[in-house]
Amino acid sequence: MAGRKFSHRVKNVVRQIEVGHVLSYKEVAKLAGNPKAYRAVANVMANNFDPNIPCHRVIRSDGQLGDYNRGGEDKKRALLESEGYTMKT
DNA sequence: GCGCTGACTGTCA
DNA sequence: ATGACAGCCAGCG
Repeated sequence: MAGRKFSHRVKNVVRQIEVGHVLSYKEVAKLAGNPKAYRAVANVMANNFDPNIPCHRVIRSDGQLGDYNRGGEDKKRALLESEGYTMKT
């Protein structure tokens, strides 16, 4: 499947995100090679979560955190703020 | 191989 | 500004 490399690419991109820095799903998708595949990106995180990937650094384009398979938005926000990122609310 | 679902995004009302 | 609808891609049954 073509998504095989895509999912790998997404993971690679997210893994490169530095502390205190966040990327929107669309940004990740774009860096992954498919700016329109933001859906697939979310799917990759949702179904294929990896402990090596800081999925919590991936947020929505609206500035919202979205969901998180590790404890929900609350946990996600806690992690981001702990790393130095504060959302606009 | 076809169809549905999903941690989304963008536009219309 | 908020709510709802439609569109997009990849993965799994």
